[in-house]
Amino acid sequence: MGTVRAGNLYGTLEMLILKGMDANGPMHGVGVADFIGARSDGLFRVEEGSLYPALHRLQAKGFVDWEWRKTEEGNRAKFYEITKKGKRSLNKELESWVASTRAMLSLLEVPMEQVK
Amino acid sequence: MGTVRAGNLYGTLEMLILKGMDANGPMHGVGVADFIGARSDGLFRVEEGSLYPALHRLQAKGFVDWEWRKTEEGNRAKFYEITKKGKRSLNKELESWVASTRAMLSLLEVPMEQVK
DNA sequence: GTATACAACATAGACAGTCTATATAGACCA
DNA sequence: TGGTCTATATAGACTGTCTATGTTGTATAC
Repeated sequence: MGTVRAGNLYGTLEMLILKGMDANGPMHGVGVADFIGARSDGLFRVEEGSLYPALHRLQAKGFVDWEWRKTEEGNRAKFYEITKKGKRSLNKELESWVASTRAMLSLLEVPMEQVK
Repeated sequence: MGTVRAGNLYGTLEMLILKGMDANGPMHGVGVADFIGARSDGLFRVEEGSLYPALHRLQAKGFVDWEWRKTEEGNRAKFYEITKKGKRSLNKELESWVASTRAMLSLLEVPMEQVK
């Protein structure tokens, strides 16, 4: 799998994408990927081969809508927006990610200072 | 993959196994799985089809040693022990997991109270 | 207006790690 | 001897990521 490396995206990519759209409003694919990269100081790099399949999955599940628009630079792009269903899913995923992270922290005996 | 569900183990199983052995000393496979399950209040269930391949990978990488012994109940079992190399790997994995979790928390804007 | 460059979208195929399902071997017991 | 239990084992399915490559539309330079 190349690697599920440094920034372990596995299983969290859809949540990160939805979060980006929820936080920023309509964005195109490359914009979301850049957002995730920038906000993680380059730790999470979303490759195109992961990004587009994920966007298509989200659309198939009705978690995002999209339409063609132009970027500021004048390129056509699919601008995605999170739906109400998508927001509900995001909240659920967030909740379960937090629960699982809490369990991990306790199991691994990671002191809170290290994570703050 | 059934699902990479509730307790997202993907990419963290080897770390959890090493942690179990590091915390408890020599354990057999089922013992490690039970430990992980119990310490996460049942959130992380390690299936046999994931457990044994993971143990074999860890052994191939020299992160664990093992020998046949008997359990208290009198069943023969492979008792695994983490090696020095395994401990170094565990520490590295822990560090990178914490870094990636920290980035996630910030990106997802999860307030610290929710995770404590 | 044609060629060039670039941005954004797209997909095929490889690959790894998990899961489900099934199988095997040894220990104990009736 | 057969039955049950524990622990180990593996084949095959499935999913999500990655690498590598390709396509399309827009703007720009000439």
